[in-house]
Amino acid sequence: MDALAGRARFDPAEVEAGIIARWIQSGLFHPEPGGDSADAYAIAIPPPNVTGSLHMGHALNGSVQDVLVRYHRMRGIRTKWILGTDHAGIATQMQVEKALRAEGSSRREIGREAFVERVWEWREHYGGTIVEQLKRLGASCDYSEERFTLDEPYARAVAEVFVALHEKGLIYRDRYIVNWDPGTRSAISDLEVEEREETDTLYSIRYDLDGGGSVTIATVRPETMLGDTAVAVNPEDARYGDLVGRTAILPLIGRRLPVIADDYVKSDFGTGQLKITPAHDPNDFEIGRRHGLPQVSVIGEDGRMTAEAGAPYAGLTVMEARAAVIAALEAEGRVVGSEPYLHSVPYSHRSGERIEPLISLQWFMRMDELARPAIEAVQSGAVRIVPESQRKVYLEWMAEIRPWCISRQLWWGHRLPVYYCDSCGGEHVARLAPQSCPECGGALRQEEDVLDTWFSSALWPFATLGWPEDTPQLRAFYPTNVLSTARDILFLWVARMIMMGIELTGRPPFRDVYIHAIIQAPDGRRMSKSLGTGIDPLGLIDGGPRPPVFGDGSHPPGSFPAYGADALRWGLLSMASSQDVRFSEERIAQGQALSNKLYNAVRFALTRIDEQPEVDLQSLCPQPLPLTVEDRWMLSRLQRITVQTTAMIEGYDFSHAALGLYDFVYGELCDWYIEMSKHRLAAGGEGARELAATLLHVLRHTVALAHPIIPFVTEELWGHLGGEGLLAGAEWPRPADELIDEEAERQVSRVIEAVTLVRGWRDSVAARPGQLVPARIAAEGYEETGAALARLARLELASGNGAGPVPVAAVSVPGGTIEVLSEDGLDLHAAQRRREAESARLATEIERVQAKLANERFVQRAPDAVVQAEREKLARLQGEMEAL
RNA sequence: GGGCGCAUAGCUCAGUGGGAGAGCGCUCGCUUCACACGCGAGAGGUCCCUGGUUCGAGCCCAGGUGCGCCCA
Repeated sequence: MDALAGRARFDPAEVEAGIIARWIQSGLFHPEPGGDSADAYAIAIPPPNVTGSLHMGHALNGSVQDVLVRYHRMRGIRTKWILGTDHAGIATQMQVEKALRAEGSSRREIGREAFVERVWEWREHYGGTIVEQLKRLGASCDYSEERFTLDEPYARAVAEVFVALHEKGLIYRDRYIVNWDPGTRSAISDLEVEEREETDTLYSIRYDLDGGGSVTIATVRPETMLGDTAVAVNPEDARYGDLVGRTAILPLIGRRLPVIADDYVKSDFGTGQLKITPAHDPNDFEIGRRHGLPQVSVIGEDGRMTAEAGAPYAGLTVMEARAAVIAALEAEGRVVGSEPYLHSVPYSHRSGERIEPLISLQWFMRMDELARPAIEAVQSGAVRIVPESQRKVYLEWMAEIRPWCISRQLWWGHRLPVYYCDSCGGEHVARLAPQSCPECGGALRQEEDVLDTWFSSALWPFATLGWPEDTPQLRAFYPTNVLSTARDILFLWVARMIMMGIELTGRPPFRDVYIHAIIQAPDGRRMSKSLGTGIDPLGLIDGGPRPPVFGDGSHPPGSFPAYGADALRWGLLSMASSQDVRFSEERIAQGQALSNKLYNAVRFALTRIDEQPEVDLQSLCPQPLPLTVEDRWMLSRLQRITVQTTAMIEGYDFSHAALGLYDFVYGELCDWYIEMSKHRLAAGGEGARELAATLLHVLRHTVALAHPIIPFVTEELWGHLGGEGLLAGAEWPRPADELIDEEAERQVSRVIEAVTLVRGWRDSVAARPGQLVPARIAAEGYEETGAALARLARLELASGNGAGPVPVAAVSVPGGTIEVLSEDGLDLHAAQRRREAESARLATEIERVQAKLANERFVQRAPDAVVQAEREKLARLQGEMEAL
């Protein structure tokens, strides 16, 4: 109590660290594995990059998951939030390479072994920040068991999966066209490619035909013509039917190119005659395979032209070669046209460089067989995707899934468990590295490539629990209940987890997939460090730099105030309702206001109760005592908000859960219940004692309901309210049907309306705020609430009925009027304008309702209840008009 | 090229067939014995446009415009 007495504001900075420590120390976040997963609740966190730091997406997703986890823990369910980090192959390797460059070195200079060593050191140094940041957010992860996708047990799971899928024939090696990223010098998967609209020059080039005539092809990549092995037209294209089977001569090179027919060729693009470069265009590659065309690779993995491109071009960069090829063609008079052309160009999501499609020897995973049961799982509802709209996105992508290039020419990651024998040329895939070639005894060398990071991430929900061993953890927590993430990794990660989970464990890895909203910068762009549109969530908790886009108009931009973790959580959750939403600092401020409001409500209750000589706080038993109408109303509303909040959380509607609590705390608990019942505390005695019991009950219940969303302030207040143990481990409030009281709800909502109307009237007659206005209630339905009406509207009620002074004014309220008995200190004249406005409004309303009721078709066809309601409304409005 | 979503107050957003809402901002008032991160009262809207369904449309349907995202 004393701790609260002097402090008018809740100060998150003062209590957050201590509360986190108590939570973690309590062991509440670490459930002992036991029993069956059907009785448990588990969420596997999307593992953040080990060297990353918390961004707004993590903060939102962390808040979402923590609401779910805290709620279920309070329901008494054995609850585990599986924590860990991802080695994030390319991202991490690029960070370390950047550091090496700054030192004037490179990974190639120091060699693979030293480089990998260096990355581990980097991880030791910079890793783990994000886990500490999650603690600051209040995330109730199981910090005692942190996983890492490159840890030894995890690596065993990865090798096991590779070998198993290889044995099934799903993993294979192939020379295939891949997305080559010259920036990382590695192949990347289709999903890591980002298409960007760009304007290039579309050249039209004339190829002569053997035996006379010519074809004209259109291309934005003339340098690739050096690798052409055919010319194609659409088989339906009447113009060119006679060309098929003839031979074109490749300019500059002289190679003879068959003219073929293929459906892929669009007759209305360019001339309808297409050059085919199987080695450098994914579509041409497919056409080449269909027609058995040779593949001529003219661009190498270094992004330069190869020897096969021919002497003048070998060694040139792609752009140099383009200029040289065009110059040579122009010299021959073969460029018959050029025009600007807008098209989409593939870029590497990783390095930002332009993708160079080329043929490379890589490892692939065939996905169609794995996709089938994963599609079925979602179709049957075994896996639910929320919101529903994302379900279709998933199903459509899965239906057209393509092989996944899983090898990466990187050094940081899981090296493929493939061993080559140089003596006999054998290839061995094994869980444990063989000492020598099982066939000839020769020396073995392990595949240099590592696996795509997402390969190991795909195993996350079960590999973190000890799979492939049959561990107690696995039995206790797998399958997990929910996977929460943003939609940008639905394919990259979620779909692959579902496929791998079903394939390897026989069960989908989670029951629900919750796809949360993406929070954009205030200007509508995505939040990103590189765009300058990102903010550090901790800067909102502790106070931190405010980027210009988040400016409050001041120059220079200045900083964010320290809002505290609860404010951040409430704000983010309240924002994230529709698909994309712009960050609004006001919502964070609103969350802070809510925390403070709750804090002060509790502070008020406790300090007032403590002042009562008759009331001993320690022995007081908080319980619902529905004595007065406002008690009954409050307790009834409390049941409703309980049902509502529970349903919102269960339905993943966090925004409405957060906003609903705000409305309850401000609009019902503080503005009305506390205001209506204050005087009973001041009066003391038995009434004060009874009220105290109810008020404390209501506060405890409210604080518990709000805990999953704003855990810090509620945990702090729980202690002051005499709650047993930690609120994080307390029981989730249950609604009590017997406390629902619709009559009390009607009465109190009526008095609320009346108080508001009288206050508005007071304002219009310039009554001083504190002035008691003599009045009489000439309205029905205020038998139990009249005293409250008088107190809150500052009226001095005349005793007796009918007799007494003649009213000087009447304020229309539900059920009648409030008659004002004295004009002392009131400017009744000033109320004239208000009356006129009100009268005009009523007249319009009455007219509309009358017109409606005069409409025969309305009276005939609308439901009786609606018609009846309109009639009652008309009567009410006319009554109000008369009162004026 | 295909698909999905959005358009409501100055700003950020609720509102899925029956009297247009919240927070912030704005105006006016308030040392009302919890809270100025507060309290009270106000001003502010062609619910993007056109057409349709319906007794009745912000809400349902069609078309259009603008913006965003995903896939190819």
